[in-house]
Amino acid sequence: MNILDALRIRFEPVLAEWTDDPSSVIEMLKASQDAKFGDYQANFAMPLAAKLEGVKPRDLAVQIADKVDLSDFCEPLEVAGPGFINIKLKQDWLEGLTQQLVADERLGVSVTESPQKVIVDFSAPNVAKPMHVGHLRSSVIGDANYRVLKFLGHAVVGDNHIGDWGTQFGMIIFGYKHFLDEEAFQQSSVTELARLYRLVNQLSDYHANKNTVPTLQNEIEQLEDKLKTLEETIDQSDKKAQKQLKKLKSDIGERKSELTSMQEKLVELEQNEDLNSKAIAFPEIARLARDETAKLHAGDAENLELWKQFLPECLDAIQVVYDRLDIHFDLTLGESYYQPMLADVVADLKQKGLAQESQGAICVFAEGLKAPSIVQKQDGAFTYATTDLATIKYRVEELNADRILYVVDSRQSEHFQLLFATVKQWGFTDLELQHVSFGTILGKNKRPYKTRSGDTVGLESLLDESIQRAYTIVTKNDEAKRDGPELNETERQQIAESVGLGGIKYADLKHNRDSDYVFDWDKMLANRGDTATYMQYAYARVCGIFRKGNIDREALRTEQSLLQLTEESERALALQINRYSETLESVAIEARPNYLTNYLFELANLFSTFYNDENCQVLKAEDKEVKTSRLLLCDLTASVIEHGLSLLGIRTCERM
RNA sequence: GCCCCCGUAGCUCAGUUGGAUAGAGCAAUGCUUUCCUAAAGCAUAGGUCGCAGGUUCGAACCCUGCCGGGGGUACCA
Repeated sequence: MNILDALRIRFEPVLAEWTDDPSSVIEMLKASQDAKFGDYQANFAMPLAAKLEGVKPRDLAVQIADKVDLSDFCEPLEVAGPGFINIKLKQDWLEGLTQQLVADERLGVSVTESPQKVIVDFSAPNVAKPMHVGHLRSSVIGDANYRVLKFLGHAVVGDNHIGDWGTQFGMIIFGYKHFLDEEAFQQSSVTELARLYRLVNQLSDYHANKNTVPTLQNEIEQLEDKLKTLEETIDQSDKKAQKQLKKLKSDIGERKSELTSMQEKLVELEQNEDLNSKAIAFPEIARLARDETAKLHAGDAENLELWKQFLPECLDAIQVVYDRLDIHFDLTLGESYYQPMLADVVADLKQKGLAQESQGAICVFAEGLKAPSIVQKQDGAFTYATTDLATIKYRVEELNADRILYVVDSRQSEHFQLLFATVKQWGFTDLELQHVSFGTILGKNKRPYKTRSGDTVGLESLLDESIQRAYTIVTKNDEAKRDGPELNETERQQIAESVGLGGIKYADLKHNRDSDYVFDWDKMLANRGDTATYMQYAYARVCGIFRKGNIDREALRTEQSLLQLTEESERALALQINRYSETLESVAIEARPNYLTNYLFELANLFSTFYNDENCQVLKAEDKEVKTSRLLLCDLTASVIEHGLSLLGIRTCERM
């Protein structure tokens, strides 16, 4: 049961007396920010009174409180301050409600009454390139949203819109034709393909950089000249000029460091005899690789054959990572899948008068937006906007989608703005489109997270390191136990994996997804604080109680014994348990898993307080009924933690 | 140039869309283990919510301007 909904249902008809649209203010009924104001509070009296002539907010609050009948499950309402209505649940009612949860597999979360077909588009790596840390957020946030929506009863399709038709295949094909190591390919085709990709990429970069260096040097010289003149003529009181000066200096600095790193890379490659000879042999490598891509797209038999051969291998490689992360998709329809539909999309847009030629490209100019969506380039090739449009058409017409979530980097927000506007004009007006955007993972220097040498961090090595670090911590803690270590090697490994992977996922999910966050191993796996470990530990402690007390959880649930909440810490814990449903609904609406991490952290906190409360001993409770009641509370806590974490894709362990 | 996002405690971050005395976690200081896992609990200290105006009963949140940081800016995805 959702207590918040139950309260809102009672208030809404009463509010109709003062407003035409009660639903617009009903959300001002929410959980109290401070327990001393009760369990829930209603704040709508103030804004309602403001709209009515000569009505004092406090008087209105009193009138509302008199009119609404909650006597069956709440204490008499209290009006406080300028017109807050404070609500406290009746003790016996809360006890009964909590009692009901014991036998409820869904932990009080009802299945939605208005199920939607929701497509969650997430992860979407470019295959044939190794997955890196940049793929983490989309995968983890997408997966959590997927699981929550599904649990709430929506028909959810997880779709991995992989990049399987891009320029990287041209590179691989070129590499395969010129640099293949047969023996290595026999042993592990994926590894060899990845090597070929890196090699061709490196060689292309080399020539690109070599060409850029003189231009860059030139640019720096020009900027320095400009700086010189500006410094000579500058008016110290002119703020704008000062700002310009500062900008100029930072521009020069940026370019200089860019130049240095470029030059270092050039030297590095030239010193490698093998690479250097390859670079000399193929000065036009970038163009040649592009040509291979173009041939593939044009339907060249040989390249298409190679692509068909390589793709499954690449998919296997990324599947390994998904298996480790315990992330699964219902569909993996990549860009290539939509290729045959693109021409029709453009034709249809033209026919409906939405697309028009501009500067040689076919564009859709959406109302109110300056930049166009380019659906066909000058050279006739289609763009990702075209693919996205085809994908939406497919999802609506073939999958009957009501709502699509795009779990994609916030840097693409403009693209989605254009895309969504175009889609509306195209006629898909009932479709709910949402860009579930997220920020960047930063290093301690506040720049995007990189290795010490400046390369992107591979996703697999990240997972390895996390598990390794977790293992060290698990071992250390186990050995420090008062009665000596109690875990064997296998258990330690398993726990390290749950803690290590859970730590990475939790750290990612707990932040407001819109903001960037700083990646920090020590905070992520810390034995203290708002981490997955903290909740896993709370769970393990409950399991410890059942183990020590030799209690069969299943049997306990069927006993039908009475649940009572006498101590304050018991009541607070029970109330939090009952709020699981409210939490999940807010996650689903805004696609924000951090509401759930917040909730779980508070739950684990309240449990720890209860656990350490001298008056709340469980196994040693003097009274048998009290003991059983507390055991039920423990059981519920463990169930909610375990379930909540599972919705985040995080596992629990019975011992830690 | 234009557009978007951000600025909250020493550090890392919440703050459910305008509500009551702005919250956590680290780090700091103090206490708690004959007692169900101390990977814990309790307590203390720490703030001009970037700055200045405005809107109103009420602003970290809305509006305007400024300062500082990041990102994006028609043919890469």
